[in-house]
Amino acid sequence: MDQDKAVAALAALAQDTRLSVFRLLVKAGPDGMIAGALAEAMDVPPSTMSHHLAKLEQAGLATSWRTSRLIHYAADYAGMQALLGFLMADCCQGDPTLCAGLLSSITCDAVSEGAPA
Amino acid sequence: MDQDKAVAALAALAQDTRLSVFRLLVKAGPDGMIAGALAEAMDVPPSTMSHHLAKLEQAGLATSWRTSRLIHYAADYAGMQALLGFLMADCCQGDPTLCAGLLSSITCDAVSEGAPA
DNA sequence: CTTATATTTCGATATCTCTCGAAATGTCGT
DNA sequence: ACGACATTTCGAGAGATATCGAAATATAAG
Repeated sequence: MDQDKAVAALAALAQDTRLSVFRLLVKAGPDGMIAGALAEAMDVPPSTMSHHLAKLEQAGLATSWRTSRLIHYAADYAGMQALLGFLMADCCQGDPTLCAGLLSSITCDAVSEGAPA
Repeated sequence: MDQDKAVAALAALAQDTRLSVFRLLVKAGPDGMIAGALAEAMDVPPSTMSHHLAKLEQAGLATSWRTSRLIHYAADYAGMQALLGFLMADCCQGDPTLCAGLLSSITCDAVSEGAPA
């Protein structure tokens, strides 16, 4: 993950519909969701959703595959992991205590009971 | 951190100059850096840098304060923490093993020896 | 092979973003 | 108060992004 890819990934998430789609895909898990169902869930035309899904996929945050006429999209956990790793890579080089504070606040247990403010 | 604020924070980071500035500020630590020094480091005019810094600050990712004629900018760790928490809040509600994989890969030790691909 | 369904690609428009010079604001030294 | 320095605000132009209907592509069913 270099800076250019990080900017692309961040730009892909920096849009209301796409961020909602990505969060939906993360919740949906590895089976993903059908393109048409995503368009309906977000209440946008299929062509608009297609555009957004292409951007997420180009950014490495989603993958797609076809089963007959339907196209599935799923969150790409590796891509998300690479982005988060990139964003957090710097703080540790400075003062590790700052980084430790960041990490301890986002454990699974913590966020599953309510996201931090 | 609601979705609107997350989109704003992601948009603030989804730009080459601003992402570089933010990473520089994270490295710089709590003392931050002077606005002029950031403009020089990024090789952009002061007015352009001011625009970028305002966007980072509005997004809750940087704070500023004045000492005499100089204006300091520092990374806002709480804002970054809130953003990361928001991004990771969903995966735990689904399959916790996916979230665990994400978290384990971004410990301080891991990234300090080289960021994940 | 024709029709229906699911999705993408194309093209055009509206809107937002980035950039930077010029002017305004705030601060200090004299 | 004046001049110099640091930064922001303003205003305008260029470029990127979002949106959506219409047309094109791909797959399946009859």
